Parts: sequence; structure tokens; C-alpha cells
Amino acid sequence: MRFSKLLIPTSKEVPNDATLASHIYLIRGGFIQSVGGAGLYNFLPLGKKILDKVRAVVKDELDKAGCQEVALSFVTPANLWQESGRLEKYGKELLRFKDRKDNDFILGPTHEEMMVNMVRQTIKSYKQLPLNLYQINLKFRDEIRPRFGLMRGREFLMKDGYSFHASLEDMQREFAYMEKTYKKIFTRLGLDFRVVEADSGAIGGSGSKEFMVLADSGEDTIVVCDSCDYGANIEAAIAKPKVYDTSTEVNTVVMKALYDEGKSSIVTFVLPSGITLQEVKACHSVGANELVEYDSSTKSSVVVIEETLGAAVNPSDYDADEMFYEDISSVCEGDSCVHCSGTLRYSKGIEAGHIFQLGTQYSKALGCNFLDENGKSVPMEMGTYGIGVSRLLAAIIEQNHDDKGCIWTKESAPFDLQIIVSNIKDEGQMALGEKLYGAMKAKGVDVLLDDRKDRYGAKMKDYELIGVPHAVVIGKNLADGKVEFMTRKEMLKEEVSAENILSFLQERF
RNA sequence: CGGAGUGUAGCGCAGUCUGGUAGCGCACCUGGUUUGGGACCAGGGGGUCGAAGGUUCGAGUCCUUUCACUCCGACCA
Repeated sequence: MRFSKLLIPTSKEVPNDATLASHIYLIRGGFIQSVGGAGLYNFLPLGKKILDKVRAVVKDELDKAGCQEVALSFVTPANLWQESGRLEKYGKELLRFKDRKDNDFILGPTHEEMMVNMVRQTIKSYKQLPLNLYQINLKFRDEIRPRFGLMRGREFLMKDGYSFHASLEDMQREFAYMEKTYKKIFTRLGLDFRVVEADSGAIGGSGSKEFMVLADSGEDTIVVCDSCDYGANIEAAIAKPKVYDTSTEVNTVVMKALYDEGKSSIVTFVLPSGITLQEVKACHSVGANELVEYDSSTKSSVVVIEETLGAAVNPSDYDADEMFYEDISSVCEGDSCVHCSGTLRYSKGIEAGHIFQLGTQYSKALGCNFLDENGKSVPMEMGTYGIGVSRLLAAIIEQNHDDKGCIWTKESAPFDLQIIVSNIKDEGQMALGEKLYGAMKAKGVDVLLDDRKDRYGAKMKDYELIGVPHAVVIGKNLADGKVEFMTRKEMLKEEVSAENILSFLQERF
């Protein structure tokens, strides 16, 4: 590709709403463009190219793992969501609309219903199982507050996969296999990540693991052990129980627990003083949909006591209809790891993938059954597996940038090599540039030739901003028979003689 | 949904208090000079001032309504 023909509006100006490096550089580098609607972006040629490369890595590994790609209709009939019960549960994040005949539709934020619908129409026997289907398609979530560019957009590209099994054991086998496959994907993309135990949120299900790209700008707090590979989202993290006795001071937190159909109850949580309530754990302990702040002296109907307090509290101090012990504490930095007694630390992560053991939640609700060996009709065991493909672009930059711009990893780079001709009016420089460009292209190397009229400085700034891994600079040193080979990371420059540069490149690429 | 702000050229902003010819920087077009770290000179194009209504001889500016966006918070595979 010739730079002079490329649609890539790079800019010196930082968009005034951008705070994250990925947001700033993706816009400044001309990869994406704001559309004006909150959380909506256009992908310009280079952004689209990177998106496709990341997508290709995901697809390649999944296909190798025996998954099959499909494409589900983006517009989803609302009645499927009615069947699963999620139409009410999902709330305002779900974009709903009507067609001309006044039928209800939604834009899919995730496609369990659609995929289950597809499978229940085609799979009837255990002999057809297992099956792992996925798609890489646009999703829409009407986020309360979209922000951070591609990190939390409303429209985004997600890979969502679903597996169907005749037994729980087979589903768990596939779950473990997907974890392995995901590790390969993130490793190929050059990311530093951690697999952590997670809360499964609105999708539901039991076992769930998140793939966290480690970055200070991440929105999630994860707990990691410094001596083994234990990691968990703060919402699901556990630590080695601490020991308390009757001298321990306790605090109480009163909250209102909300349930389906507008039901609610007042709950008192009892914790050692100095320990914060982990709201997600607390929410699960009472089986509620949500906990909200509540300040009143009304009598609580339920009392939940942090389980490690044990005999350190006297249950008769509390008056309630129901009382039980449960782990409701936030893990603190410095706590001990349950697996190896190592020290736990907080870290920030970007959730780039999430895998769940769904079980039969959706297959039961939607009647996705098959006949087992005994001719009995039973619901399929399911797993579900997501990767935020467009978010990965942001995650790659969050982890790979400097104060000058992007530093794309090998498999995500928009080009393999950039050839910078410092002064295109210098015939010698331009001729060598064209020669290298032609030779590299012929070899199948994806190369960008900067043949613009601009000066050296402008071209270098754009090179640094765009972040192609390597470049050849043909400039005034050509008069002495020398050119430079540059590596974007650390901006290392190697002097190579103009005579040898072609064979040098032939060896490197 | 609470709190705070902002809507003026593709982008970033001034002008609004105190009503009187629509401005600046970047980007863009033409010509010339320049070519190792975002060049310079000269000339030029581009605007329903978010929208609707009102006050006024006259509204970007004042009043009313409305829409959108941004930030902080709550929320969130």
C-alpha cells in the first residue's frame, strides 16, 4: 500500500473526551472515527484491517479446535427472549424496537436464544452431539454510560460461541478445552493476560472464567496470587479464612435485596470491622437480583454473618426471621492464597474473554432437548464462550504503547513493514524505496510505502503514531550509501548499507 | 437515574456577561520556496451559530421549550 493513497486521517489533536491511550491513539492514528452517537465508531481502513487480523486469529484457533462458524440474524424476534425469560431480566441495556407490523424485536447483546433456537430445530439425537458453534458478529448493548472508545462502546464486535453436550462431564471437558484454546488466541495476539475465576453475572450459569488483559487502565479489579497461578475477579475472589475470636469488633451493613416481581427484603450483613462487604457475594448469599443501599432501623428479615466469624459472634445479638453464615468479605491485598498460602495482590484488568459453564438453563427454558441412549428426552448441557474482538484492539494498545503512539504486536499489526522515503523529490531515495517496496510485496510481505510529499519529521511522527513494528528509513544518509532499519518498540535504529538492505530484509521477513 | 458542564467550519476553540457585518488555530485548495523530527510566504474555499418558538428595528448573544453530547457518581458479558 502507498501512504499517499491511504485513507488515514492522522491528527495532532487529542479528542477532548479521550483519556485512555487506546482511545487517543486509535482516533489520532486514523484507525477509527467518532460517529457522534455515544459509543458508536466507524472503522477506517486501517482499523478495519486490524479488526480483521484479530478476528482471523480468533477464527483460526477456534476452527482448529473443531468449532464451526455461523452467522445469526442480527435482529432478533423478541418472543425468543420472552421464552427464555430474559426480556424482563435484561433491562434497559437491551435495545428494543418494533417493525412496521408492530412486532417486537431486539438487537442482540448476546445470542444464547438465537443459537439454542437454531440447535433445537436441527439436533434430535445424542449421536449428533457434541457441537460447538460460534459467530463473530456485531452486538449492541445500550450501555448506561459508554466511554473509553472501543473499550466500552455500545456497538461492538464480539465472538460468541456456544457448545451443546449430552452430559455435564462432556461439557466440562469442552470448557477446559476452550480455556486452552483461548490461551492460545491471547498468546498469539501478544497479550499479557491472566485467567481468573469470575462471577457469572446476568448470563447465569455456574463455573465461569474471565480472560483479563493486564493493564492499569482496566475497569476490573482482579486478585492475583504472587506465588501460584490463582487469579479471580474481586467479585469472586476468595482468601484463606482469617481467625477471629470474641474480642473481634464487628460492623453491620443493612441493605435492601430486590427479587423478581418487585419483591424485596431487608438484610443485615455482619462483618469483622475493617473488612468491606463484597456486594456481589452478598447478593448471591441471599439469592437476590440486586442489593441497594438502605438506611433505616426497620427490623431485618434476614441476617447474614461472615462465615469466618464463627463463634466470634453471638447469634442472639441479632433478631431476624432467618440467619446464616456465608463468605461475604472482600479479599484484601495481603490476604493469603487458599491454594498455596502465597500473598494476594490487586491488579487491574481488561475483560477480553469470558467462558461459562451454562448447564441447562437455556436449553430447559427453550426446550432444546435430545434423545439419549435410552430414548429419553433430556435438555442439552451447554457452555458459552465470548471474546470482545473490537475491545481487543483497545486492549492491545493499552498494553503496547508509549508516549508517541501505538506499538502493534506481530499478529495485530496493520502492516509488517513501513518504508519511509524521507524526500520523494530525491530520485535516488525514491528509486530505492520503490525497489524495496516491489521486492517485499512480491515476497508477500504486507508493506506500506510512505511516498507522501511531507518532510521527514511529519513522516516519523506518523510512523510512531501508527505503530508498524518495523520500518526502513531512506533519507539523506543514502548519499553515504546508508539507510536505517527501525524497530518501533524502543525506537531502535540499525544502520544498514544501501547495497545490503534488500538481502537484510529478505532474511528478516 | 442523580450532580456538573458543553453544543459556533472536518477537528480544537474564542465571541454570549454588555444585542449591531461570523472569528482564530489545525486541516483543506492554488502558486512559489523548503526537505532528518509535525516547514515558510502569498492568495483562496468552507457556517441552517444543535432545534423550535418568543422579545426586538435588529438575536450566536436575551427569554421559554426541546434535543444531543461530555464529565463525575450509581450501574455494567
